Amino acid sequence: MGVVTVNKRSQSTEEYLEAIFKLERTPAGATVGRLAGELGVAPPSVSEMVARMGGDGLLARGAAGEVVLTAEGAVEAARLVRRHRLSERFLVDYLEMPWDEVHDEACKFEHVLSVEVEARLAEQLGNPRTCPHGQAIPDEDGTFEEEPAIPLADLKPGERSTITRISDERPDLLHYLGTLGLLPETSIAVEGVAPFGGPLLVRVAGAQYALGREVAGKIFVRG
Amino acid sequence: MGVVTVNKRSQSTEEYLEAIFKLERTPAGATVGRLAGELGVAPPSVSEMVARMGGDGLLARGAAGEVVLTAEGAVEAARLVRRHRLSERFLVDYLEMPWDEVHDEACKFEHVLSVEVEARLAEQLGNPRTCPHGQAIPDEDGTFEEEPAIPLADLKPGERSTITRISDERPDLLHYLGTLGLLPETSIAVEGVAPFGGPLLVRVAGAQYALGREVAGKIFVRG
DNA sequence: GTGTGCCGTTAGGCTAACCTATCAGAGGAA
DNA sequence: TTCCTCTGATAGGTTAGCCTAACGGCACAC
Repeated sequence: MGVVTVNKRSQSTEEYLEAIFKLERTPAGATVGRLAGELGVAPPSVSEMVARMGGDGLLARGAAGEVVLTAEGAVEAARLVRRHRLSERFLVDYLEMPWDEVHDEACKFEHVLSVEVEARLAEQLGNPRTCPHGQAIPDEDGTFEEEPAIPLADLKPGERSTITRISDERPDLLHYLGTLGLLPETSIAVEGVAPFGGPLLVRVAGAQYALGREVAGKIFVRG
Repeated sequence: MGVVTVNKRSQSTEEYLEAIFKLERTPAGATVGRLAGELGVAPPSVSEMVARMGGDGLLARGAAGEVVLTAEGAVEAARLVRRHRLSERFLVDYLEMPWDEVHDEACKFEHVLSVEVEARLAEQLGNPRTCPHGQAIPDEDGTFEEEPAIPLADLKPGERSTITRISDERPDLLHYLGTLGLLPETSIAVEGVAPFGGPLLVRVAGAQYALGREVAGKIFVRG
């Protein structure tokens, strides 16, 4: 038998899960401080919440104090990411919203999609593999396979590749990239790299642009 | 100038607004007790919440203690109903969900639709006038015009009319009506009425059914 | 070794929204 | 008139999630 765990998480819990999932796959990892920054709350709030979620079996603390998701937590987080990215696809493909506005909307949608709605939405959208920004959409069972890619900034002058994803959701940045046509599946060539952290000169669809290093670090291309 | 009131209501507040909106247009009106029943909370919780919402200018208390929405509260409530019913249309028309399952889902959706998403959704759906159960969808400005209708139970034997709406959202009832083909815009004739509160004999698409009085009171037809 | 900072935790409070138990007033029945 | 019932309000308590202020340990500089 066992205890019936209905396991409907609170909205806050779901937001923590997602933030940890995201920070876990950065070189820096997920710490209390970084989570506080990511979620826009004070560090003690994170301490407290992390303790609660640890008790619920969603996460554990690593040797150095980092926050790591348990298998259960990781699956739930991946499903949330799936719902988030499916929502983004829906907002862009069906409602025809601009790609730079959909992240914030999807943040709300992801918490209200039932299993059935999620499944029907995926089917109706043609089971998309990525969100409009090129990020991979996890499977229904929570498996998550990101296409290997390197930052545009790592390309050498003269090299050419194809954009796979933009790993930043800030509307202003996305809007800017959109006006330049720097979308996933776009072919891009690096024509020059200015020294001392200067901009990259890139060519896209015949036009040349100068991109700052920070921006170029957010654009990922096939490696 | 005036104070900028961003006025993003809490989910609870929104649920109270909707419940009051609904109960206000029943003969019994909206009272603390009925609200408690409708919302599934204890009466003191309603007392408390109603006091808070009164302070926010969303509602007032009538002479007999009834709860009445202010103009502001009524507009916000109507917009929520609009979002709820648009969501139901979306779930049925686009996701092809059965009409008896969409109410509960829409209860979650209505709280996360931004003004822009609401507008695009309405347009994409062809600006529907009613939800899948035949209830009118309020305008963007909160005006709400329900088509005049009478309960099926008020028809006399031999009379024929067309179903306009089902004023009940219980999945089991809706499922039952769906299997009989008792959907909005369906032509229906009353062939007999059993005495002493007995069932109505109705004919729909060639078939005859016996409907209890309670069910027949939830089905509204053009009068 | 001894300061100096950085991080995370502890301590103590706050608010929204809920609960149960109890109280008060208004209206109808006897 | 008295009483009983029904309805809503009050009092007091809980929980989740957030806050600020203050504390403690570790690492690194000197």
